[in-house]
Amino acid sequence: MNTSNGSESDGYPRKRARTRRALLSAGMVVLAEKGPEGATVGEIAREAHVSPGTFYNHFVSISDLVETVTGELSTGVEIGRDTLNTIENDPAMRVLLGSAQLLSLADDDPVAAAAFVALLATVPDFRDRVRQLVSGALADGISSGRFVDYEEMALTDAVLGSVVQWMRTSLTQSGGISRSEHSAHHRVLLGIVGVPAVEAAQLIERLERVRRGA
Amino acid sequence: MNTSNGSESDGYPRKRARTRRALLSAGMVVLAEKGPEGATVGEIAREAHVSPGTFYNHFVSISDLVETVTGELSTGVEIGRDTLNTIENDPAMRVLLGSAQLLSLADDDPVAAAAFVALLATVPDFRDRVRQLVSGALADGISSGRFVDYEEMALTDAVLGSVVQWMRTSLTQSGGISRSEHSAHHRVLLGIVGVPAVEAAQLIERLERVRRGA
Amino acid sequence: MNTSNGSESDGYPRKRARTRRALLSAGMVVLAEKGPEGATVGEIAREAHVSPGTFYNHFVSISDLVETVTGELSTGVEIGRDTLNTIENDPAMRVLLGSAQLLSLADDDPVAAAAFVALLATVPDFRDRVRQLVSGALADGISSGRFVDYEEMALTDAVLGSVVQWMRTSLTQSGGISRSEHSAHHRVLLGIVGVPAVEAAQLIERLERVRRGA
Amino acid sequence: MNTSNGSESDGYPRKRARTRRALLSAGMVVLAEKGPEGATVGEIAREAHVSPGTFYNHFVSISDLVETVTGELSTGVEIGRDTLNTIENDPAMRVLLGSAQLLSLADDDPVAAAAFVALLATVPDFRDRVRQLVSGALADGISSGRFVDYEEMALTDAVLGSVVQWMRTSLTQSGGISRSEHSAHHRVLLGIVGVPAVEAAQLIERLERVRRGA
DNA sequence: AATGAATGAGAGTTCATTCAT
DNA sequence: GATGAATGAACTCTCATTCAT
Repeated sequence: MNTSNGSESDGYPRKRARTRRALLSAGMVVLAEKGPEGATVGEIAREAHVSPGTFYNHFVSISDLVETVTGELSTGVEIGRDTLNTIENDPAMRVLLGSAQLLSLADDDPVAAAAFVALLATVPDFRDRVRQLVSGALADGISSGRFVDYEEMALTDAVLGSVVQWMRTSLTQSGGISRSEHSAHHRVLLGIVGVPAVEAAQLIERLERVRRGA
Repeated sequence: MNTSNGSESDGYPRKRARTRRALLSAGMVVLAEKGPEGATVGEIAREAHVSPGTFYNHFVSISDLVETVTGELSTGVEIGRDTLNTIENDPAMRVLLGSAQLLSLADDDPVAAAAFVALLATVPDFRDRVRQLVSGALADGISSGRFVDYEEMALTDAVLGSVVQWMRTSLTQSGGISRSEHSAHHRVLLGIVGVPAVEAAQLIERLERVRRGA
Repeated sequence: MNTSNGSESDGYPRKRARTRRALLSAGMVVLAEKGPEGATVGEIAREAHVSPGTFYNHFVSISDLVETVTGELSTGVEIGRDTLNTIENDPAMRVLLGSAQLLSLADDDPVAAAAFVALLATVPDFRDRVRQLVSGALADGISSGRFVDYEEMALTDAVLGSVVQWMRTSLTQSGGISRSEHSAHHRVLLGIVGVPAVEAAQLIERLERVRRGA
Repeated sequence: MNTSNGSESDGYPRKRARTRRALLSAGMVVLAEKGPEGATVGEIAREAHVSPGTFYNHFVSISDLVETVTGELSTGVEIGRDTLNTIENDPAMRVLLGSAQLLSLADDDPVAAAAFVALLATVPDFRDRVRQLVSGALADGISSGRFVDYEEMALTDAVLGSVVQWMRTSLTQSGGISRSEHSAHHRVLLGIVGVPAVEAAQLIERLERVRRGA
């Protein structure tokens, strides 16, 4: 709250940071609807209420912006994963919570979620990074025998593909998607990794309780 | 003007058709690597060994070309579905064969397959159409009790997402993917719809036999 | 006069060539007044009565245009040198005629001449090339004893610098410069290489006669 | 605010002056390599270790900076001329010493020398001013009969062109140019104005002695 | 039907310049 | 006085599109 830290040759770092944030979220909006190829500096600048030249005070090119955005999205997901790993031991529950996290994103910040799916389909580096993450999350479920003994690669694609495709559908649905509809997706998802239906129902119920708690 | 009487020397129509085909397959190549936003008329024309102006003798714009390409891809898939429906009654086997068909495309015509996944992620109309198709294919598996009783929408996304994501991985793998690796995917896929593992193995074995026969 | 040469897939090479010429001479105009750093594609295009995009159908960049222009100017000067070498043996007369040639350029095509001096001062490669040419022209005058025995390098700079500086002055003089004023320069120039005044006067007189003849 | 009484701690004026000097010499550096058209405020500021905004606390535009720089260069040369005029009577020796001065600049402060030649070729006002100066220096050599009786204008261009072209060559030569090579130039230069070779040698020898003395 | 030269709108990018701090 | 973030005009360059041949 203290807006003066005693450094006098401070410049205006705060203003600069604000502009940068504005550009990043404008970038998300535009990337969400146009994808990285269709995005233009002019449109991003307009969306950020900033002049085109200003864009270049913060990013060297659209690719730079895209890298920053994918970096933030990756980091966000990785942080989610880390949190999950500390609070939850059951690999199945981890998968469930991970999926739930992404779906919450779709519900709460549709723009970010739309950017997420658009970039995932379009930026190979980003896809690889996210895929890696999913793969890691599944690995010990497989090795511990908690999941069916599928090939890790095939299972990774099934889980990732299912969640992302569901996000897409969910984002397309005008007015979003209800909690119970997400449950349908979650039942399928737990089925993919091999959790029996009744247990899946229990886990999903646990998820709902956690939610109501939080 | 055309005074010819038959099929052999009937003036331009054949040349025109040939040029059109050249543009369409050049379009696929370019769409496969650049996506619809990154594709340019110039590059498509160059790839087709044709001048830019010629492009406009056949398509009114790139979107027109894209529509045509997605139309052809859709039609291709729909024909596959129809064939399947006439020769195969088991919904599970239909799903398996449908997936196998798409993976064959990835193996045999990587360019078309890459265009397919790129457009699927990018052209909403195309995605909807393909999703519709998958949905229909799953519907009677669900209603007949052959599959687990999931929500159709959730199951559709899981199946579609899994297959497409696997295609992507498969296309990325330099040198392609071996038959047995595809089997890993197929095991997972049949698991999704609820076919027990041993039965899944039998269906996959049947698929292999069909293949060797064909 | 025959505008059809029987080749049917000819395109419009003539129109293209005309446009290219227009761009080159527009380029000279602009380079003459703004120099290579100050020249803009837009202005060159406007001067050529052509749209900006057309510029890029013929040159990849302004540097490309500059290289072409300096190339043409170099070639022009080299052709002049070659002609001189075949028709004139006396090194002193060659120097005189060479200088006279450049000054004629200033009189007859001030734009080209202005571009010449502007580029000479600005484009190192071009300067080197022209300097090389002057150097060669002086070499045998020195070795044959026709000129004073100066260092070739020092003499080259004196001759080149004198002529170019005189061109500049001459171009600046609104309304150009009279023949007799050029003679003043020529007397100095011949003095530089060591031709005695009376002989210089004779050579200059010979130059005038040649001129009246031609 | 400024309560100080003297020269030691009188607030900003000195800092301001220092910044101005920094900008001027940064300007020379940039003008030397890019010329007035290629120079940018940003680069000059960076070279001066100052922010772009600061530039405008001292100059209203780049042209303003250029004018100041050419002004300083002119003044420098004029001061040299004045000094020369007080210590040396012989017009020939004056020309020799003037040329020597410029060549020392090329040897000792190549940046300033490079800026000098770049601006001379590019800024008409500056060229006129310097030309004027040379012209004046030659005038009484001509009228007194010390030099050959050439037209003043033609002689001016020859002398100016020779010296400047030699400076250019000298600056281009990596590692600079030796004293004896400068002598070659000086022999030519004295030849231009009509000093006989033996006398030229003596003058040049005198120049060397002065130098060793200084 | 095919060509490819020309077009001009629009995108990316730079940079002189202003101004709040 | 110095700063540097923001600005927007101007520039380079691309590319969809047209049209004479």
